[in-house]
Amino acid sequence: MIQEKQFGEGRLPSEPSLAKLLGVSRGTIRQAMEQLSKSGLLVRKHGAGTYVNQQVLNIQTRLEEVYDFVEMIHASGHSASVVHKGLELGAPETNAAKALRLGAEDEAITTSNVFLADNVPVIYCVDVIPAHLVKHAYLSEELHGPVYTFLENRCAQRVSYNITEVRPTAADKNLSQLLACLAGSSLHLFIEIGFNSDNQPIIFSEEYYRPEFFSFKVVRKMIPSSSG
Amino acid sequence: MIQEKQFGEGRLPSEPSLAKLLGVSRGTIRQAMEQLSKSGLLVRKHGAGTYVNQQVLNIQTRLEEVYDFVEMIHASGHSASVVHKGLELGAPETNAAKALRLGAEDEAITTSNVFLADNVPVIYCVDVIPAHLVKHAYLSEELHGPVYTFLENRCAQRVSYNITEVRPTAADKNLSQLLACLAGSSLHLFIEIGFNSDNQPIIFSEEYYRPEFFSFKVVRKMIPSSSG
DNA sequence: AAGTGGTCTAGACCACACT
DNA sequence: GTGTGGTCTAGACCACTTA
Repeated sequence: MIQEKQFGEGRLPSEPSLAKLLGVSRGTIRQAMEQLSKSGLLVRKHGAGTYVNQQVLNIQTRLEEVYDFVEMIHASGHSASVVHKGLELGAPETNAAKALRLGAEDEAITTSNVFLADNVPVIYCVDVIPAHLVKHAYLSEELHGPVYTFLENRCAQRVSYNITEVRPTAADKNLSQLLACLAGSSLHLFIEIGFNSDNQPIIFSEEYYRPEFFSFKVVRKMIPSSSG
Repeated sequence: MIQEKQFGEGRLPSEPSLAKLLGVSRGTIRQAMEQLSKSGLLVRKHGAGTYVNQQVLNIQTRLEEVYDFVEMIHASGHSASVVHKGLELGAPETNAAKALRLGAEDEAITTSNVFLADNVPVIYCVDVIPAHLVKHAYLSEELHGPVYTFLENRCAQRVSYNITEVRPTAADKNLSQLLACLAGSSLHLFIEIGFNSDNQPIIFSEEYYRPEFFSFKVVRKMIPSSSG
């Protein structure tokens, strides 16, 4: 009903009346509205009512959510493709080893890919997966591209959440070639650790984004009286 | 009880037993646990139990939350101070005007400040406030520093939420002087629009952070089976 | 099979905003 | 004062995991 703009930017019916209208209890209505409120679509005002916030519908890429690279590129109206850049089995980079809690002896698979939008390179991504997680034989082609399916099929692992550090960075010579941009131009660098539902780190990624193509936004709610 | 590590990284008592233990109903317990689960402190497993995730307690600065600059600096163990850089009343910059939905005739207050940690400049911030919001007389000194109190005291406005765009950028000559860093070095740029609870934009900010001093992290939950 | 979290109900009282 | 959202209760059934 909100999507059909039956209320526009205006006020929603009250909780009791919505409950009656939809034939459910007020608790159920509240649960749904709380979810929409947390995502920012609804704004609730104690004593006054609940209002639609069309604002946030315009946000393209929300940082709090994890997207498939290919979907992200499609969503911005481009065709997506992947170019595989390298695959290694051996001692991982120190940052990756630390994040994945690997010892000096442990090995890992390191795979790197470039994602293109309409044949323009826009994301460079390096993924590191601990070798001991791999349970089944696999073809190296399975690591040419998105790796989450590999984790599920060959490691019986599923990423439940990420902790992502967002950093600004500048393209060095290598990155400028990979992403076809000028050396020194600014890039998003996301350093991401993926955890399974047992809180074990199962994948480490470094992702470089060309900022001209992606706009990352966050809805930040105020908690105290803050300054800025 | 979680903070006192009564459960460590382990499993919490079940919902019914916690409810009995604390003398409340199960619904109340669930509501509390849902909040902690959304913030990432708890991980819930259907049919299995609820587990503590000490991981996220280590995150210093969470991007989803809005912090006072001064508090942020204190939290990282430094002493904070502010240097005022400029104050203007007049036509705002085009981006600001657009974000604040101002017409060609409308005026705005533009104030800029540098925040220091142990006397090292670490944040440069430009705030734009529509002039028509100002309801009371004020001293220009009130705009030397955090502006949220100004919004409350002189505009009777309170920011309810922000939409922040995160961008990588490089220091130009001006920024490199303001932040005492090399020209061309990478900086966080946050472009932030603050809204009141009526969804009206009331403040526009551009914030530049020296990335050596701040580490912004986000907990991103998986929704579908995604790729990366 | 037993125990866990996930969902829902029907009712109550409170805090707050409007008029 | 009336109506709104915020909180809480006591109970029920379902879906899932684990042993």
